Amino acid sequence: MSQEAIRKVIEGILSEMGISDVAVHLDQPNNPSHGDLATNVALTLASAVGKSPRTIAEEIASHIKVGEFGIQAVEVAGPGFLNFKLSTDQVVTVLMDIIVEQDGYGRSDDGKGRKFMVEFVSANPTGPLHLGHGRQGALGDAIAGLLEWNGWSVGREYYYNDAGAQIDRLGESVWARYQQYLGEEIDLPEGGYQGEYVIKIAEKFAAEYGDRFKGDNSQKPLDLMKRTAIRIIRDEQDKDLSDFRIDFDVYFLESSLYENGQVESTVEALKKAGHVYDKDDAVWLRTTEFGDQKDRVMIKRDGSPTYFLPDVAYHIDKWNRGFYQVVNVQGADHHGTIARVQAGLQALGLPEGYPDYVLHQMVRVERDGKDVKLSKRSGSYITLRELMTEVGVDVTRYFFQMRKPEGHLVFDLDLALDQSDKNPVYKIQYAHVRMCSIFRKAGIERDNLIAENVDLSVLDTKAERELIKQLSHFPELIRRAARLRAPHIMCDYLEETAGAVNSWYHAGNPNRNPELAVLVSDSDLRNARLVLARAIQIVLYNGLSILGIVAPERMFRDSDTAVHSTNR
RNA sequence: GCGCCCGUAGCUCAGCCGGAUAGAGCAACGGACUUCUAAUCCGUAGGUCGCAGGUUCGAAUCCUGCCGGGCGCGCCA
Repeated sequence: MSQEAIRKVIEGILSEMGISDVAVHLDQPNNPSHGDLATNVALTLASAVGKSPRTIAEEIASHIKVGEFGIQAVEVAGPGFLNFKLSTDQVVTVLMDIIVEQDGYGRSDDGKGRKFMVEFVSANPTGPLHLGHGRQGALGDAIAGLLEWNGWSVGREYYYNDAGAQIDRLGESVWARYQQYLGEEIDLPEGGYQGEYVIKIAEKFAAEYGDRFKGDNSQKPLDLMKRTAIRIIRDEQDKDLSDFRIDFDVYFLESSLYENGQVESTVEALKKAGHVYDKDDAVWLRTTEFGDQKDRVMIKRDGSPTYFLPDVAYHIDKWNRGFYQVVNVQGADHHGTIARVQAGLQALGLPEGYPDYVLHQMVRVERDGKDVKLSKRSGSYITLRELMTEVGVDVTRYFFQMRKPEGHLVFDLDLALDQSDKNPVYKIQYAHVRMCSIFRKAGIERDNLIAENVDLSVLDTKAERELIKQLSHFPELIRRAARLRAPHIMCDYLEETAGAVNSWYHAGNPNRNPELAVLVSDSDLRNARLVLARAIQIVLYNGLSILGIVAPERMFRDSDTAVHSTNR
């Protein structure tokens, strides 16, 4: 790339000026009038050198040889920026890269194949998945995709909290519903689960076991109902997730940590590490030594562990499996647990800050500007299943991804159901479809398109030049989005790119400006624009695939249902 | 009270590894187009970047303090 070469040139000039060891930072200005590349070295050097920024910039500029490294012009602007304009020849070279690399364009090897775990969703099997889980699923899957594109070997993992008090409460709820079903006057337990799915589970249980456990409040039916409920709910959650196009590599059961003694051995290890003490008949861990706000109970008065103990055991297990990089995606309401889990792990010698977390805020659904809340399915919250059935998987995923995780999300149902370009998902998909349709119309197999022998320098309209530069930003963008664990950066990029693409496409409407159409009669121009169209298609395809969203070949309007045909 | 997050255009939000006139979408307003590549296109207007200090040649961006909103502060997860 010429960028690296130009950086070296500037560094060379600086050292001739007696200034060395300066990191020259070149960036690509958003404002086209600031050229194709710009640097602020002169400003950063001014006070150290004792000259005005503009003087330094002028001096550097005077040593730049126009014509080399694709530099077409250099100028000093504003307070002392150096702006470079590159030749069209130079700018269009990226198109060759894109066409050659195809679905590899944008990948990096930063991770060098090392292991990276993304743990997400991790819902308790106590009820249907809600929108928080949906947001988590969409975010986690996209973060995993971003990391994969940066060369990490990513494991997607789901932790089922299938042990503990919440699950006991579920069993008791089913038990109560079962008794009610058999005509007994029994109330739901305190803190029990209200949703109608609990009734369904009780009915299924009754269908299988009849009235054998009527009035029987011994441990045996309770355990049986608990296991049955977990099985049914897990099946349903798994179905929801696979329909949401999320596949996990590992489903990790909390109960397995008890069964194979890892909880026990973690207790022993913590005791051995010397950060454990007894107080009020409970066993405490001195998490304050590692920055927590107060010490935490790890074994309750009744002898059972608090949730955070298996959590620590689980993360030890992750570490021992070679996942030295872990990011957990969870709701912000759990943020209070982070310090204590990390503290527990540090007590056992794991590094500070392990694991990393992405916390997301809650989702609010609006229709006509008003909150939508009710769901009879779950008893209170809207389920993921309900939302994705109504608006489609692509739209649901995108909407969950398009805002930064730490912000609240307003899910606008009216916009989600709109099938025009107003809806960012469709806007991006249409842009992709339009590129595909050009090749259909031209009768060209786009996968076979090659850019050799095509004179790309004819792509010199302002719109084309900016579009090409936009495509060239893609690899760096993936890096940035992965580093910040921020899928919304990709969403913004794709929407912006799609806007430029649609505008470029529409400008060539044969009714107005046939000379701007891709399929113009001038064959040199046509061939070059086909290369651009193909490059656009590749970038949109790659971007969407990272987000787990379909890049359709063609789209149809179906007026009867809101669910888009490409989601099937 | 303590901790974390958020506060940018009428609305929903980017930008926040400090930089050159603060961006996008929707809504609003004004044009264009009449099926051609149109489940349109082009353009206009709209902001004390919550407030007040500080650091800096330069602050939406960094620091401090307030104000407003969310979440957490269980021997629940």
